[in-house]
Amino acid sequence: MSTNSELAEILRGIADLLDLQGERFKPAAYRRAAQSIDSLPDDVRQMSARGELRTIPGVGDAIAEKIREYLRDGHIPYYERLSQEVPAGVRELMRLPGVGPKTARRFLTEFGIQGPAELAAAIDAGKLEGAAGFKERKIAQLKQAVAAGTPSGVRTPLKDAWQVAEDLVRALRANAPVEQIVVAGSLRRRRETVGDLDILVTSGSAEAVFNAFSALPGVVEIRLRGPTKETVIVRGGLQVDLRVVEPASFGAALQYFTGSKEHNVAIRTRARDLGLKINEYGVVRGEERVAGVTEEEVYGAIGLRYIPPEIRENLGEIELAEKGTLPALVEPHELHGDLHVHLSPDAGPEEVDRLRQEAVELGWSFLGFVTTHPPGTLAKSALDRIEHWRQVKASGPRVLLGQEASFGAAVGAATAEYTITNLTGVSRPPTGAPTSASRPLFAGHLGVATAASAATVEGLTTWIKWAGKAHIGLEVGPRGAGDGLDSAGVRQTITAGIPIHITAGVTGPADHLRDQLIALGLARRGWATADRTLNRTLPGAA
DNA sequence: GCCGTTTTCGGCCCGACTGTTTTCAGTCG
Repeated sequence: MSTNSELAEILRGIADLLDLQGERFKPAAYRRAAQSIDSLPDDVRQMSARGELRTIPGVGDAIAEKIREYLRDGHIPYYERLSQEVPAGVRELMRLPGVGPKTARRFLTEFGIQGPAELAAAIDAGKLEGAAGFKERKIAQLKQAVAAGTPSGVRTPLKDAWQVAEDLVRALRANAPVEQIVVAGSLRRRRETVGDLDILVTSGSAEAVFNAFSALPGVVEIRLRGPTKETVIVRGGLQVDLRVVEPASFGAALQYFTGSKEHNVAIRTRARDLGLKINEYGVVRGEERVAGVTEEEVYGAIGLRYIPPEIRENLGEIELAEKGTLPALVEPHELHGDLHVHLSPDAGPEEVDRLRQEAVELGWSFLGFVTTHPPGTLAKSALDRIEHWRQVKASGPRVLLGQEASFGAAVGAATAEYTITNLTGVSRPPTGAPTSASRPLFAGHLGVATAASAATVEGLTTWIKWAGKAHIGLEVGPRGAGDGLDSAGVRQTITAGIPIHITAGVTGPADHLRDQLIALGLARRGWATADRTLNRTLPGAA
């Protein structure tokens, strides 16, 4: 874990403990600081060294001092003091659905319950019965929550959540009377991981939509259902919120449920300062409704340009939207190909054709298959098929053959048109430029390869410097840090002036070129612009 | 604890849903 995420974790811990003590505003302050630090495109240690801690949104004198304590001593006395006052299990209680700080506190003070196991025992012994606020239904709910175990807080990787969302949207379109339908939330912001799905629809009949939704085969549990909202759990454990809104409110609702929370708080505060009020139904001045149908309208009403969902994190985007100087993020139509397409070793010619056909449908102008070096890992029939398409002067994408060489290895295949460096297993960059005669276009497998170093912000800094010296790009794929840059890494890379390659991450028959859209989302989240993207032109043609 | 083109003090986004209430607290997002 990087210093940034360790520190954010501790600040969140402080927030939980303050919550339990009944503090009103401090918990939110610590959480805001934690969130800022988590999404910081820079290493907090370096920022501290430069005296820039106070420039982090939500970090004031008190929290800055605690950060410095942590960086210097490895611990924060304030956190340790708070921790001693509350048994460790009580924080776990707070994570049970339906249990917040107030209830967890009551468990401790009224019943001496110090953790989930003790809560289960107390329920079985009937100790909660008769206590104010704990009737049959509440106790049953608690019992179920404890039995299900503390939610691990695990978030679903974007690529997996994307698939679930696509399936749900398709099923709803087919089975429910929906008009507009959009997946909002962190998936729309293209976060690397997604906690739950937020689906927004307009419809003539909310009831019919909910009935159809509840009956979908993937739905395993209905958590709650009201007139405008239903929450379910789908197979695999992902929570899905479905909301039905009026068309006149669709833009406002989309804006609101896309978040992030930090972005929305800043937006609403700005609205209030302008004498307006924003909620999920629209923007109103007094009784008069001034916006709500589209997101553009909502942002326009408070004097801002439209802000792309991927960068709504209150990390400077609002100020730029006000000045009209937001960067133009790279768009899908600006990606004309992918240079990092792998075939599995047993892939035959039909697999080459399938991928080429997908590239045709995507309107791409080039498609780069990559062999590992030495190239013996590909079946000859597949190589022959690639060669066939390379020779054909048909319409459709130009098919290329590249090679992927282990870092530092001599590259030899004369037929390869370009080279990618594979960083698997390389823990840190060498000094100096790449040694191979033919310079690689970009470095792939950065995340897997160098999990120990590149996964941390400070580790990535050294890779970015190396890429700059070597004049090569770095890669972002649909799996984020699992295979390449994550969005914070993209932002750091782009800021340093290093180009990126956006790949679909195809390695076998189950993968699709359209997954490049997922990687594109991560790139946009990292403020990537088209002029820093290697997928715009054929290699060598720039 | 943070923050400020109406403030260095006095605010702090806002609504839905649930379960327990006869008017609301707690939780959640």
